[in-house]
Amino acid sequence: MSRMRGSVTIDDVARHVGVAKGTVSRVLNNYTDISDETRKRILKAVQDLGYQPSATARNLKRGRQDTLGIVIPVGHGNGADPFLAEFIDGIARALDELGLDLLVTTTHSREHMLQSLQRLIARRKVDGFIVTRTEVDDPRVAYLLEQKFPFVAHGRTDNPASYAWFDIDNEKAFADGVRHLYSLGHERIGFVGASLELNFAKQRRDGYRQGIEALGLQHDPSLETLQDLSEKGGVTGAEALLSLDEPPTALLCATDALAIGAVQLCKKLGLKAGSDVTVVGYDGLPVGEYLDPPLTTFSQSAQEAGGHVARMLIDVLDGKDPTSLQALAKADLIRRASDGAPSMTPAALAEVLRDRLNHQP
Amino acid sequence: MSRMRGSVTIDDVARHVGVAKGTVSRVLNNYTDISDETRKRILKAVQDLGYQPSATARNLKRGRQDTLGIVIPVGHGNGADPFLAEFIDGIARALDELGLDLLVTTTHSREHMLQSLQRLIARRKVDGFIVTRTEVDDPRVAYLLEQKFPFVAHGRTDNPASYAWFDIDNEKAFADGVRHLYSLGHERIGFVGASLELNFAKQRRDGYRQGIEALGLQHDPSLETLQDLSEKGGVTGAEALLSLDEPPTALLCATDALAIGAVQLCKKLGLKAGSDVTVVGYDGLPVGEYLDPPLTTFSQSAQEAGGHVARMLIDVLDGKDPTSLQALAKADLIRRASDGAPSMTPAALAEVLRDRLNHQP
DNA sequence: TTCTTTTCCGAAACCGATTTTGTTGACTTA
DNA sequence: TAAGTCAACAAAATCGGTTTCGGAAAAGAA
Repeated sequence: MSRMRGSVTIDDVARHVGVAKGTVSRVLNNYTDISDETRKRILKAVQDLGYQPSATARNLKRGRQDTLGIVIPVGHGNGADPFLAEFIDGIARALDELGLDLLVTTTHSREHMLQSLQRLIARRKVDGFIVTRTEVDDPRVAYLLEQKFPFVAHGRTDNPASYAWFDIDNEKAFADGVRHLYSLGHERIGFVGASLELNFAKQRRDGYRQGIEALGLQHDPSLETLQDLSEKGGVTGAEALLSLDEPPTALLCATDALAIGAVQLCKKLGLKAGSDVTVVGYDGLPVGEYLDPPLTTFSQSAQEAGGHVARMLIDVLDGKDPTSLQALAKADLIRRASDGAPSMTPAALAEVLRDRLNHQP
Repeated sequence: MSRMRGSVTIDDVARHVGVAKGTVSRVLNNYTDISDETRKRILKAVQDLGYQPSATARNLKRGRQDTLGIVIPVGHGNGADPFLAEFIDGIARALDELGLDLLVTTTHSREHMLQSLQRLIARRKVDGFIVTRTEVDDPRVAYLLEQKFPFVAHGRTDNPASYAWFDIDNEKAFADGVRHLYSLGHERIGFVGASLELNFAKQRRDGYRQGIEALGLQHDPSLETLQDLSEKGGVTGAEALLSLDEPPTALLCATDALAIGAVQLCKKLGLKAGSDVTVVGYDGLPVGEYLDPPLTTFSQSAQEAGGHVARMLIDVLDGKDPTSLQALAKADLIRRASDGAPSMTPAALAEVLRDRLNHQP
């Protein structure tokens, strides 16, 4: 592989000025025991030679990398999560201001994810970690905690007391969602969720249930379905719920991707989303605005979340107590056009669907 | 900030076994001049102590970082490009197999982008660079070339002879696109593009023109419009073209985001995309499948592209001649439902639009 | 048996910074 | 004027590896 650039080292600068390299280093690190005259000469030489200290050498001595790591999970072939793209942008922006960098790894399985994490830590390529998509019982969190390696989680786990995290109040969002749909006139409200291993999926499901209970509605387990986190999953989930004897008139979906699939199925069945069936997503994807109908969704700024998490991690690295760094943000409902008062009762909807479902593959 | 983990060093291993640390290093790097017996003892100690070499220390001596860099441009507030998310995934996967890592930086302006690049190079945090979204006259490419720093460009510049690149044959795709639309019966075909500073935008515009000329159609400059690379830009662009006296019946858009906006505008005007007006995008975004109508688009696998680019860069680092590493891939047209034979002539379309456009903001 | 080779590994140099320790001359202070 | 302080910097140690150099012991050749 390529050799090192023939770049100028601190020794070159020292020789050029005629001082010891330690002196150059002290000037560059703002020590006070250097005469103004020498300082000026060194600074000039640094300018002239275009010297920039090697991060590697500095890191070796300081035992710090000025680099944070993130391992992002990617679904099976269904591409990267658009949420994560913005999230990373938010992190990168925050780090840029501080001169830190971000090391990104992707992974496709749980074991591999843990391996990547371990490798990066063992080889000391990063100072801290950002954990995304926490699971209810997350092996990464367990590992980092055990190793006492600095990290911040985006999303909590089962037992979030002992580390730093930033999370959205998913329960509240979905409880609010249920209330909102109820106030629109919906009484049978379905939930299209995802694997309960993912903590946000569990939280959203729980929030859905809380909302149902708070309204004094009966909780019907058949109104809940868990699917893959993809548009396809949304299609399948919506299909399952709509083919119930007494189908829901509103579908609360755990993510926008699921909601998009749900809307898609409605369309296929000749149902108008927003009146015949209400569909609400979660993520606030920009593209939702251009769907037909524009998707009503919960939004959390992924970019802000990224920035927030990055700053928290830096606080952790600065020695702050991680347990004092725990923040719960709220998601806002963006009403577009896929929600509305139900145009028919569940019974009527079932009637309409009776034929159509059979004609569909 | 946090100190280094109290991790085990090569000295610990050497002391534990009772050999010199150079010996341990040689074992770990598969030198042959070590007796089997010693090798075994050392390997066992490495296991027992859980030793992993520090990447930093190794890098310092070797002058190599085992890290590649990428600077990704993010639009002004309109979030990260979904294409880039998959692209990065492709890169990360390829690198993972080789034990390399990816350093990601985002940036929002041209100057800042160049700065980030310079900083990463000067501080020697990366061995090579991946340049995305090349501009016709790209300052990054110029800088890297001047510094003789290894890199691969995803997309070419004006003068691509002297470096490694991977690009899509945008000209051909758009020329083919024009031919396709013509064969459907369209004779007035509009082009919604973006700033010609972006090379892919220029290539697509050129391809569009080539297609027009090849068919012997008259080239009408008013059928071209350049907009921001966003859905909003698509709306504006489509509006501009459709309000012409003799509007196009088909819109070839430089990206899916533009196409989504164009479809959006058609809908607002009561026009059916796919018959009244044909809209074709480019990017193959998965979400296009779930739009109404599903978007016809050109697709290049972003993930494959990422993998390809990463492997090319590794070849460059291995000393291969960059000029021998230049590859042109082709984009495939994915026909969904936003294209079709025109339902009316441009004149009739203009008639229909006369009123509607006035009623719109 | 003596002289070369090998084989195997210790010792030390080195990568490019930071940080600690030491040294020198000028300046105070008694 | 001798001793103590201080400012300003040189010299050397250090971080944790890799690599070069060289030497002792074992093996082979004469």
